[in-house]
Amino acid sequence: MSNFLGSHAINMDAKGRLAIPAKVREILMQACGGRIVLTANADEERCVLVYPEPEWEILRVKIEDLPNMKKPVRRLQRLVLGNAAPMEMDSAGRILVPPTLRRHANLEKKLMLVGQGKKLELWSEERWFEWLDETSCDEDIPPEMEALSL
Amino acid sequence: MSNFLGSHAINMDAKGRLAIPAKVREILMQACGGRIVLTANADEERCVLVYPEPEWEILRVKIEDLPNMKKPVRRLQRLVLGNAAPMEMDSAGRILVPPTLRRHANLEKKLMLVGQGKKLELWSEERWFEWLDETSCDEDIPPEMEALSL
DNA sequence: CTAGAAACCACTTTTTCCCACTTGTGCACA
DNA sequence: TGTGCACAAGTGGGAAAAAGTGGTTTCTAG
Repeated sequence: MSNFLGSHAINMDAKGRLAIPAKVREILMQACGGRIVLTANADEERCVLVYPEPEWEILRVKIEDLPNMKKPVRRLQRLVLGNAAPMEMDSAGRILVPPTLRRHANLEKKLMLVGQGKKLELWSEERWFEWLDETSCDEDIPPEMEALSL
Repeated sequence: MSNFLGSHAINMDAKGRLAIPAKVREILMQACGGRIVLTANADEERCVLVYPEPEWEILRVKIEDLPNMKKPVRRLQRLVLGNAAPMEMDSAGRILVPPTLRRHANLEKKLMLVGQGKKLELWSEERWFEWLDETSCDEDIPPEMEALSL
């Protein structure tokens, strides 16, 4: 199964195209033949999520099936389904990021592509470093995390 | 089965016509031969719902059959059944949005068409972004949603 | 008879695909 | 260990095709 690790600095050109780094591209090709899905994340640190299609399908079904009489569920559905975009790489291994997602994550020229195991995250470089510097953990640590030992 | 994803910025012209984006049009053609139904939604965020006819039929029957001694049910029926409008696309792939629905969702020139799996939502662009930017995620998160891992 | 909607047609803009150039990296050989 | 060569990766632009837009005319219903 696919396993994305590490981060890469990449550039988006004026047309919104971005070249997937060759190493990541390889993993994507064998995970899903290059068929990927981009979407928005739903938490307050805005970035774009990049899923291999099979992984996305699992998630999609779960989200579609949530009963949506409650507001937070509708919000999640509108963000995640409403921003999802199936993508294929062009002959040069590039993908085109839709304007809505560029807006969501504030993507301009300089980006960071961050491996997260089953998926990748795509950040505005500026925001990524901001986030790294700011982040701290004053919130309650959930029990399943407390049990970890790094 | 139809599976609408992603959002598209579209314009309504002075006559109330709006061009369905080509990709969405394709999905609609194969889902229902272009026969769609527009109607109002019933929650507080007002938008127009766009269903392929077969999907609409399933929903219509469910809503018609609800026992309607309670006020919220009557409200739902009046809004959803009372605003439903069957539509066909013209030769250029455009539809005409009825004035009542334009009013319901405050549709003027700039709109967003948002994929939501089995259906599409049509928003005033202004309202869509307003709603997205509302950070209020502090409402009760239902347990089935809490268990998700994006 | 009038107003609004539908069909049609022509024009403009956007998107997509492809090709060529530049940059970077790794390897071999001096 | 340094230099250069060769191949792979990344970047940019342009042309063809597709999509979207706007207007005019015809039809239909009130």
